[in-house]
Amino acid sequence: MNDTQAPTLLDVARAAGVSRATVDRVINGRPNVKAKTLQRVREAMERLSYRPDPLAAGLARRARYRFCFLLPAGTNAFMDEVAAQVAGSAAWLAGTRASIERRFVDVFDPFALAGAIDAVDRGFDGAAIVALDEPHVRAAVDRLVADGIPVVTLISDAPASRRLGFVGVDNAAAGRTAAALLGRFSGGRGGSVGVLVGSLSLRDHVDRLFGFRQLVERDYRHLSLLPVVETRDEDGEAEAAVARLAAADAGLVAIYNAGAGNRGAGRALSRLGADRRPVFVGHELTSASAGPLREGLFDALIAQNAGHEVRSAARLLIAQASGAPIIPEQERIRIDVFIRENMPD
Amino acid sequence: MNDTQAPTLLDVARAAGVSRATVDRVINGRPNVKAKTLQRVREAMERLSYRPDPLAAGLARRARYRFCFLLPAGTNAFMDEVAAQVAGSAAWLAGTRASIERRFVDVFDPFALAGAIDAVDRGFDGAAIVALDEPHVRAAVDRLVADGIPVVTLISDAPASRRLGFVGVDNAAAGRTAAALLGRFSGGRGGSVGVLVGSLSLRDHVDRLFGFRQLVERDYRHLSLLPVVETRDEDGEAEAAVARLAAADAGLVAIYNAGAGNRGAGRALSRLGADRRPVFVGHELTSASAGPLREGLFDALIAQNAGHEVRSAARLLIAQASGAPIIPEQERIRIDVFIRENMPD
DNA sequence: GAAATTTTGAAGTGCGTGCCTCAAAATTTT
DNA sequence: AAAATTTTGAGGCACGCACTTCAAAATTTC
Repeated sequence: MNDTQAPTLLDVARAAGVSRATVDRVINGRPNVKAKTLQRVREAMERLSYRPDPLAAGLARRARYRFCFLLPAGTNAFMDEVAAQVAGSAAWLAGTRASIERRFVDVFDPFALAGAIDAVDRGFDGAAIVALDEPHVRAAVDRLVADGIPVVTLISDAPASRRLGFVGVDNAAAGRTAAALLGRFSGGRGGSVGVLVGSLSLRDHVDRLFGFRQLVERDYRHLSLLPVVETRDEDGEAEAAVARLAAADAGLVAIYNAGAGNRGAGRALSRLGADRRPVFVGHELTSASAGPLREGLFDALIAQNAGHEVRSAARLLIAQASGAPIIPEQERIRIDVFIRENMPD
Repeated sequence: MNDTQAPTLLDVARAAGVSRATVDRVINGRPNVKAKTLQRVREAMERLSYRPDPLAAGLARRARYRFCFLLPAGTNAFMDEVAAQVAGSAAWLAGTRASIERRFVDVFDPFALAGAIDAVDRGFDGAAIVALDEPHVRAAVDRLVADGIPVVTLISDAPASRRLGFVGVDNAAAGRTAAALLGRFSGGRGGSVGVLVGSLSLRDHVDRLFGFRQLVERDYRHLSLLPVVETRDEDGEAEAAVARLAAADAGLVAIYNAGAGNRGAGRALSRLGADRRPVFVGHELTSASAGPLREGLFDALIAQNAGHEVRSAARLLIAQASGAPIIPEQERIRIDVFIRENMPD
């Protein structure tokens, strides 16, 4: 604790030879200030290097923000992590006088999602939505925005909508990253590569696939991609698919899972002898994928930090609602790469 | 903006049938409250799910915190980034009524660093120090702590000191990560590996080297490590070292730079034909290393996020000074892996 | 130069808490 | 039962700013 007093609004007023009211007018851009006075006040602020106290300002403004987060219901380990992060951010948000209400939706169903978006009360100050790139969803987002509620899309985007922004990674780049690691890890051996996705109607999976294909076809021509298998992000189907790939194809060198279901994939891999095990690259570091990575069943995971994403979404909404500034660099979500050696405990 | 009023301290007082003063006594753990009353107040707080308003509390407490960050002087690109992040965190810190004063020291010189630590005014509320694992430095840190100023070490630790904590990565793990990528990227080819460090008296470089060696010797026995070259983290020396390695050794398959000087290393690599270019793994994503990575001269970078580290150090100091809680998960610094495909723009 | 308009000052209230004082009430000790 | 001690209440000031009101002063317009 320290007592080097920072200058207050009153100090500025005195220094500029005006009243508190006038300084207030300048600071908050209210009308009726002569250009000359404005100048004087600005100079005084500059000279004293005055910074309005955010605490006092927030208190006086008695602003409270309520946000609604629409998250996918279901058993996806990554989405569970996102939901947990939302819940866990309550303490942090309290410091900014904001709060989040979570709602769970079947995000695979465009109509259900659109309905849920329409059902967001107009009393909220903003919404974050794990979206779908689909006309009904886009329209619902636009309706929400039209009603004055800013929306950010989270993890999965709806690009053509009027959302304020998208918080998530560039999935094509994530797919390329997966391809580069998979290609280099398989060490020049030619052969076939199995490819799994949750669904070909999920925009993020398709984007990853696109990036993956692009790089494999450019840099790793000795690898041939097998037909894509859709697992509906379910462990059972992923497990069966991996087992089938390993059994059917003697020339299998690697598997890329662009979707979820890593727990199942891990199980299937664990039943293969170490010598017959293909290189495996998947997405997201979760309770389902950490074990296999640690045991060497998985070779790499391309991940995104759910906590960062949730906080970033909240910051964007707060900034929009309060006029606060944002630091773009801090809001860019990075594509994380995890191998066994750099896993967090 | 929303007006669903959160319960205030006064609401709690009314609900518990006591006065504000008593609720205050409970909240701030002051003495002279009967067990029974304490119970009643706690229940009321629970029932209303009361949360003290951090804004108002901060205001009333009129706490201000001043921290001193001791950073390495010099031309290291990563450290420049750290310094820039410290400067750039001013806006964020203002919201917590904290401020940081930066001081630059020749961190390679234990005596200069120890002197600078001793010279930190006792008026500060905490200090973050890019330390050296060296007796004089350790002693100086302990003196500072003994005078009541909490210290966190940043990026480079002084493990045996009484510092409050260390904010940085596990450099041995970072070295292992480098080894795993370098090993797999070189694709089973046997040969020699050049190893560069800034100095063998820098703890973090030595730790990286340790982890690197460990994994190479365990998993990549076909690679033989050449004698370590010390570059003093200077571009010129790094450039010369890389050029020498490439010229001298026809069997060179890879180079690992555990230190700085990436700009120089990049220059040397760019002069080699694409076919003669070794796999190159280095540390930190900076203005010096981003170019070579993008152009394919570097194969991977093991990095740490300077912004996260600076903010984390500040959060730890604030928490210590104010008794605020910390989220350990958020303070763990991750080992980032960058290849060309997942570079941020 | 008078009237209309704009600019400014003085002062107050409220935000939710920390922290202080003083006296009254309750409880414990003698 | 009296005295000593602990517990509680009531109230107020402070924190730094947002926002308001009203009248006085300055400036512009006619």
